[in-house]
Formats: sequence, structure tokens, C-alpha cells
Amino acid sequence: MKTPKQTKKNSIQELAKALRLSPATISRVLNNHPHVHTATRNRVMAFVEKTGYTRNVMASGLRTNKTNTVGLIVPRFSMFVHTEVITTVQNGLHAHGYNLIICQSNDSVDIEKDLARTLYASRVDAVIAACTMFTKDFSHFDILTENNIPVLFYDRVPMQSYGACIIRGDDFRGGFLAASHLVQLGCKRISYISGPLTCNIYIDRYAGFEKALTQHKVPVRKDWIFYHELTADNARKAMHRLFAKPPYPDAIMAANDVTAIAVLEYAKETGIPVPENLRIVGYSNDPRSAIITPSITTIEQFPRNIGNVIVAEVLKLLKSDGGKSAVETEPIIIPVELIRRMST
Amino acid sequence: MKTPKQTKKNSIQELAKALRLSPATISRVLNNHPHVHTATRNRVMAFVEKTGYTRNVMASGLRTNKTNTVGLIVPRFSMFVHTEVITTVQNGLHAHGYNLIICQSNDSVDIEKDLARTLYASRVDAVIAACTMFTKDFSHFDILTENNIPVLFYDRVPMQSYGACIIRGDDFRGGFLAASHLVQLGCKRISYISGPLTCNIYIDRYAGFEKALTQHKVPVRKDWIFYHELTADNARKAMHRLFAKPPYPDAIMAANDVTAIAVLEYAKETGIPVPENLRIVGYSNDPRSAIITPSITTIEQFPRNIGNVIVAEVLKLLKSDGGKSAVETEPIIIPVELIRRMST
DNA sequence: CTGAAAGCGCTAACAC
DNA sequence: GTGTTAGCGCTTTCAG
Repeated sequence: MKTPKQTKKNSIQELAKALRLSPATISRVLNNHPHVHTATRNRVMAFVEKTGYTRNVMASGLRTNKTNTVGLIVPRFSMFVHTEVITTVQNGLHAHGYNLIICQSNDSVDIEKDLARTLYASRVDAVIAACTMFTKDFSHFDILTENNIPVLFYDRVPMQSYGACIIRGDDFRGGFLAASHLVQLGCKRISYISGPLTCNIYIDRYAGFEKALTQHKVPVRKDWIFYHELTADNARKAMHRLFAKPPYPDAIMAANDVTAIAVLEYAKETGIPVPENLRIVGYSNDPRSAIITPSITTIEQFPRNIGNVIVAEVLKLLKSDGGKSAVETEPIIIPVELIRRMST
Repeated sequence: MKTPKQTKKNSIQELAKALRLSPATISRVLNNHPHVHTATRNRVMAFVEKTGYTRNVMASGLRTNKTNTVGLIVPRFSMFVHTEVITTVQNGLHAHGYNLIICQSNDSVDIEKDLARTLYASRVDAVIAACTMFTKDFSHFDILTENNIPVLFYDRVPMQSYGACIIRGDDFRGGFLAASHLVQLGCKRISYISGPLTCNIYIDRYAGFEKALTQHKVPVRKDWIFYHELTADNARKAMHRLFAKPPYPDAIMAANDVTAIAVLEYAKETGIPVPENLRIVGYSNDPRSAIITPSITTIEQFPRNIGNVIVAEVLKLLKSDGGKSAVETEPIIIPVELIRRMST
């Protein structure tokens, strides 16, 4: 590349010197301040273009106390819903000139604490967080809110209200829809594989499940309800116990699709006909649930919607500069939908 | 939370004043400089702990010219390989105290250009990039290398050598393995659905495919080779053309699993028995390829390995502070493996 | 071992 | 319209 010599230092001072202007003027041009002569503006712009000068955002951030950067904490990138949300949020924020620092807690509360601190150290302008499955105490986010950095929770969120914007799926309704569907199909012996009840989403989905069953006078058997991390492994163990001896369940509701898929595979391996003898419903509409045979009935959470709402809200908070008062106190609930497939 | 008053300004000066020390000393403690009295060090640490002081990395970054932040550009988060790589890289770098700014180009060269510039503006310490399918000219990364920010490419990388570390899968071998497998199964009429040949990975996979066929004297029919973005839609169109009139292919090799899945679904819908009349092989070992019925033979790229190598290399570059000379000139090639499944 | 002082690159009053 | 000046919060010589 024939870059001819190139001014060593890439600073506003250099531009100023070269153009025989003051740094202030350059800065004004760069920030589209009004009171600048069009001629000078053009001259500066041309030179900026030519030299490829790029503003040092650390310096300007230090001065203005803004970084144009947003932090995002998720349990894991690879969870379908989060992948989608991140995708949407990153595109949305980029379009508005914001960078995104994405972090994953790996569902570890300690890492989450660390991340909240690190993001504060970076003085991000806002933080978006989907918490750990186990986060009950949210005080590690205080350092952000106390320093006027707005925090926005989604998916796995604080249950008691917290001075932060909250966006979540309608998990109660999701659980209710899924369970009602099974009941309406005539299932009487419904097992539910839930995540740990430390987490709002599992609490709500369970509540929906219970409501549907009791409402239709279908018994809720405690020993058919499991609470554990929703891994394929745990799912298989649960299945093993359920099918150790009769009576067997006639339906399994799973609090996520990974579990539902593992359940289905177990059923296929052990020769339990699905949906004839066992109906299965999952949660999240992971693409795999559509592709497996038989395809799995599930709850669509519309992660792109969640992402778009997050973007809208975070921009609102960012605009309102300081943002304390602008916080939506009411959680924003994103509707869900049942997608019926072959497994029921 | 009972935060009692809390010093308004969270700065080293405040600590200094409160502790009747100079900012310099505080800074030394924070940076583990040797020549500090243990007593003072402890006093400072205790106070830091108590007040929850957190260093402003913009200020220190401005001073030291380091941000402890690495930028990452991928085409899309949601592509399986990238999701895995990002996961590994983020965890790996976090463990070493680095933040990661993750960006997606959406396979747009313009966005990619923009991102390179933005990352430079953030003065990240290094950039990791998997390029757009269409990136032929890589000069938009020059701004980074010229300013001594090491750039490390992976997956989709510059073809002519570029002053940057390169890490990629063994795409030639992947293509070769997949095609050889089909040949060995006796397939004679093999169609190949490739991505555009602007991109190293597709060039190499194609070369592997061609080598395997010619080596075994299986004809390479130009009209059975497709070059287009590897979407499900395009795959279906290709299938439609292939099966418009005989002779029909007896195998389809796809340059990614999304395509292979779409091909399989098309076959299922139109009643072409797989693998009896049509064998299918994909690329990437997307989880869906394992779950669909029949499961799809594919090439495992070991994205976690790729991620780990990236982390190792990037840390090496970061250590060597300036990093120009430490650049691996030879590309690092990550081996691939054929995973045989039911579709062949 | 600790302090004083300069400055990283930028912006925002305040002058003119 | 433009320049001067004073920091943002931190690190780093250089003195002591």
C-alpha cells in the first residue's frame, strides 16, 4: 500500500498545525458544531479524509464522559435466543453509532459480578444483561446504576423491582399455552422438566404450567416435575427415572428445546412412539426443534422482537442522558406463541 | 442498598486525598509496582476494596496507549462456526483480562470497512476478523496494521499474504475428504453447491472437490456446479434445476450445512430417497445436521480449536507489544475431519 | 519508598 | 467564526 510517510501522530493537534487552525476548530468540525465557516469545514473535512484521521475515542470519552459503547452480558452466546438477541442488538446499536462489548457469564454468578465491574471500568454508556440462572442478588449491578449507567435486564431478570428497565418474554403465558395444549389433547399424566426455580423464567413457566393443569383438573404430580439445569444429560436422566416403572407419563413438557430434543431422542431410542404414546412440547423454537423428526411443538419467543425492543429502550435511555428518571418502571412483556408441530 | 453517601467522584485523586497520599502512589499500588511499602499498599488496597473504586480504563488507556480490548469482526454471529469461535475467544480473552468488542459485518463489505475504522477509533489492542464472503481487497484493515494494531484473520482470510496472522481450517482437505467419500461410495454424478469463488474457503473447498473427482476419473460437470450465497433458498433453486430433467445427480456436495439441510428437505419433499438415490454431504457439522433424519454426513471444522488457537496467537501478539515482528507469516491450518452419517 | 508535575488527545467555556 | 485555556483521570519520569 503506498501510504506516503504518514504523519506519525494521528491527532487533532497535527491536523491543526498542518491546516494552521486551532484544535478547537477541528474538534468543532468533527462534532458538527454549527458556528464554523463552511469553507474551513470543507478544508478540514478534506484533510481528514485524505489523512484518514480517526478520532481517538478514549480521549474524547475521557473528556465527555461518554464512550458510545454499550455492554451486554449473556449467560452463553450459543443459546439460540441469545444468539438472536445479540444479533439484533448489535446491528441495531451499530446503526446508531454505538459499539457493543459482549460478555458471557457462562451461567456463573462470580463471572457475572466480575463482568459488571469490568463494564463499569470501561465506563460503558449502558449495560444490557440477561442474568445467570442462579442470580438472586443483583447488587453487583449497583455500581453501574449508582454511577448513572443505565442497566436494562432482559430474559432472566430481577424478580423484585429494581431501578432498571426490564424486558422479558411472557413466560407465564408460554408455560400456560404449552400445558393447555397438552391438556386439550387429552393428556392426563404430564411431566414437566423445569430449570431451577431461582430464575424468573422458570418460575413463571412453571406457574403457567400449574395453572393450566389445575384449571383443567389434571393432577400435578410432584415426582414428575424436575428442576435442574436444562442440559441434554439431565434430561436423559429424568427420562430414565420417569420410564423406570409405570405409570408412565403421556406427555413431557420441557422448559427449553434442548431438553425437549433430548427427551425426543430418548423416546426414539427406547421405542416410545411420539406423539402416539408420548407428546412432547419444548420452549424457545430453537431451529433444531423444527428440523428433527417428528418436529417438536414449542413456544416461540420472538427473540428478534426482544432485541428490537431492547435497542429501542436502550436508545431511549441513552438519549435521556443520565436516564434515571426515564426508566420504564413497568416491565415490558414480549408476547409468545405456541407453534404446533408433529410431536403433539 | 445502604451505600452511605459515597464519594461522588470515583477517582484516584479522591483516594489520594482521603488517604493523604499522592495519586502516584495509589497508581503504583493499583499497578502492582514493586517499590511501595507493604503497609501503604495494604492501606490503599483496603480502601479501594471498601469504596469499590474501579479504575477508569479510558484515562489509563489514554495514557498508556492500551485498552485491554480486542475487536472481533465476523460475518454473522448466528453462523454455527462463528458462534462457537466467539464463545471460545470471549472466554479465553476474558480469562486474561481482555474485553472483546464483537461486531458483525452481515457479509457487507461496506460495514466491514466501517467496523475496521470504528475499532481503530476505539484503539483496541488487536483485531480478529473473519471477513465477508466478498472481501477481495483488505486494505481497509491497513489503518490498523499501520498503527501497530495487530490483525489476525481466521476462516475467511486474505489469499495473498498480508502482514497479519492467519488461522484457517483445512478447506482444501475438507472438500477433498467430502468428495472422495462420495466417490468411494460409487457416486458418478456429483453436483457441488459452492459459495462464491471470491472467498478463500470456497475456492479451497472447490479445489479439494475437483481434485478428488479428477483423481478418480469422475467427471466434473460444469452445469452441476453452483456458485452462490449459501442460503436455503438458493439451495432449493439449485435442486429445482438439477431435478428438472435427467440425468439426475446421484450425490450433492454442499459447501455448508445450511445448504445440505435445504437439499435434504427438498429431496424429502419431492420423494427422492436419501441416501439410496441421492447422497448428501455438507460442511461445518452444524448441530442440525446431526439431528435431522437422515442425519447428514459433514465436515467437522473444530471451531473450538480454531478459537483456542486464535486466543493463543492473539495473546502472543499482545504480549510482544507492538507485535510487528512476532507475526506468524505462515498461516496456521486447523485440521478437519469427515463425519459420516446416514445421508451417505 | 513517595511526591510533584507533565501530558496522553480531546472538548467546552470563555474570550476576541 | 476562531483561538486560548483548562482540564477529564490516569501514569510516569524525575526529584527527593
